[in-house]
Amino acid sequence: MKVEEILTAMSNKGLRITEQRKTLAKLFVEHSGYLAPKEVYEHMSKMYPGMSFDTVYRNLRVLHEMDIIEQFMFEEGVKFKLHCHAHDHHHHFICLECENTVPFEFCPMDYVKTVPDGFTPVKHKFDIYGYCDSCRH
Amino acid sequence: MKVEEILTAMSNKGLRITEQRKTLAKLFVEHSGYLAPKEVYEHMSKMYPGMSFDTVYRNLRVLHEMDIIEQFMFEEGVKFKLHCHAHDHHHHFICLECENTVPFEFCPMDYVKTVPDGFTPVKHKFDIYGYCDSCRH
DNA sequence: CTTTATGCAAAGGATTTGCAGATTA
DNA sequence: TAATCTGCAAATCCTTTGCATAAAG
Repeated sequence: MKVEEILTAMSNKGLRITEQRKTLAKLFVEHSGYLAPKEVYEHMSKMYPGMSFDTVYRNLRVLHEMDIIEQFMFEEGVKFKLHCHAHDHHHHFICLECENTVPFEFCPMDYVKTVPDGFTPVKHKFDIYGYCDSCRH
Repeated sequence: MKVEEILTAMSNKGLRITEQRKTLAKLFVEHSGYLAPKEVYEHMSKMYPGMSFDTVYRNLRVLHEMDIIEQFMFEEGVKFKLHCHAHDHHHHFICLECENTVPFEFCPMDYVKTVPDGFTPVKHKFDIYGYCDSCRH
């Protein structure tokens, strides 16, 4: 996804394109891993000295509600990344060091044969954590 | 795991066995699902009117550090459940309504054939969410 | 010029910490 | 008795909200 597409989508919803939102969109487009609100804030306040935390939260929520970014719960708290539109259904490799993610299409649900009596599966979570090439020691 | 085992383990570590800790151990042994700190607090304060939140947090941390309970991040926040010692490696069905969990032995890692170039898998997360027999509508 | 976004300050919720008194071993 | 635990109060941290001003369309 490109910065332009994100801004156009926001514009079409009647939202205003501010400098902060441009910077935020650019940040997510250029960063393939997860970002915590604090990391977003730190990045943004470099270019916007008066940047406030609530603007970060507000805009993260806007992007999340528009399905432009997705939310993920880590042990350390919430993080966000650009939503994957690439494949239909997929899962992720996530680097424990740099948190960059690589999608893959294999889905374990294709191999699950039996579920407990009377249990109705609705959704599932499958992620593989490890170290990517550059972060391996 | 039985209440006695938990208390003995705590005792062996030089920790004191208080009424609150007995109640907490019993709660987790008798509840097969996840519990949020607030739920723990509510349960405990029924028997201990003066119960305080910090005691709940302190003891949850103690049990977690001793690997007696495990921590899991839900969208709504942290929750805890008794650590599964039953099988070696396993995953869970988790009911979205009552949050009770059922372990199963199938592991998707047995079926994952290729990982991205240079990626070293370390751990993984796989859970199936849905509705159990009694919570299905 | 009308509407929406921002920054500020303040509020809210969850979790942690310091301390004196209560409780365990 | 000596140690740890508890409840209280206060402190933090993270996130949200209300409001006046600034910026976008």
